[in-house]
Amino acid sequence: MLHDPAQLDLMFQALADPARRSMVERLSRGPASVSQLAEPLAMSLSAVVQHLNVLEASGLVRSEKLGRVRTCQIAPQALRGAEHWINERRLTWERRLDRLGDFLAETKDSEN
Amino acid sequence: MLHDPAQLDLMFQALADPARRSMVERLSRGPASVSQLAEPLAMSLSAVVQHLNVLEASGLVRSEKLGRVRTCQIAPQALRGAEHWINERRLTWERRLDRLGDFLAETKDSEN
DNA sequence: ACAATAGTTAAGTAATTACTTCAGTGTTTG
DNA sequence: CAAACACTGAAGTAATTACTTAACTATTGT
Repeated sequence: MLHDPAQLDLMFQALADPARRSMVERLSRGPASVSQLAEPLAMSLSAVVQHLNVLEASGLVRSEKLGRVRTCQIAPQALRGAEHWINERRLTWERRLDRLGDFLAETKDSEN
Repeated sequence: MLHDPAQLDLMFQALADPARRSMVERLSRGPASVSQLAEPLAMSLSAVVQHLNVLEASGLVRSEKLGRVRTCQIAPQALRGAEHWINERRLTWERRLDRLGDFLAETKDSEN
């Protein structure tokens, strides 16, 4: 499920906006209300709610409403999806570079 | 430089498209020409070139033209930017959860 | 009860995105 | 030299994005 391309689309897309990253950054320090998320951002509350919807749709954030305040938190396992995709790519190319290094070393050996 | 928000925007945005991720995936297995990148994708060569431009602008891929073929490679250090941002967030929230765990443990201790 | 607070929803708009087709530019190959 | 190849760039279009304002719904404090 973490590898569903559509899920990765939503996640990377969600992270591709500075306002949304700022919200995730704030939430990684602890839960916050919508207004608290909005406070450092130079935009209307409405816009923040829309960013929040994007974050929730991506699975990066979840929230719950109690009384009139909605409290938001990050969903740790979601970020792992993005992290994992990046790690896989890095491993693939690092293994390739290792093999290339081996090949070059062998080539050099056989020069002697 | 890896923390420039605009750079992160470009990187995450670049990764937020399945065609572009497929290209990065292909390139993590080794260099490829534009046509080779295009081959598995159900779109015009022109569209692929446009995706390639996005990837180059993001710093994830670089390329060089020799004769009539352009050869593309991933730029390993760029992906680290995205990886690093994600790691920082995870560390922040994991530390917080640790402190929370400590607090709960202490609270439980003081119950005795 | 009334006002202030916290958020939600809808509608509108300007900018950006992800394509398309078509008309090129150089580069090899026969 | 001519045809095939590997792109490249411009222009157009439909869909999506990131906002805005304004009107509205609950909840809480006085």
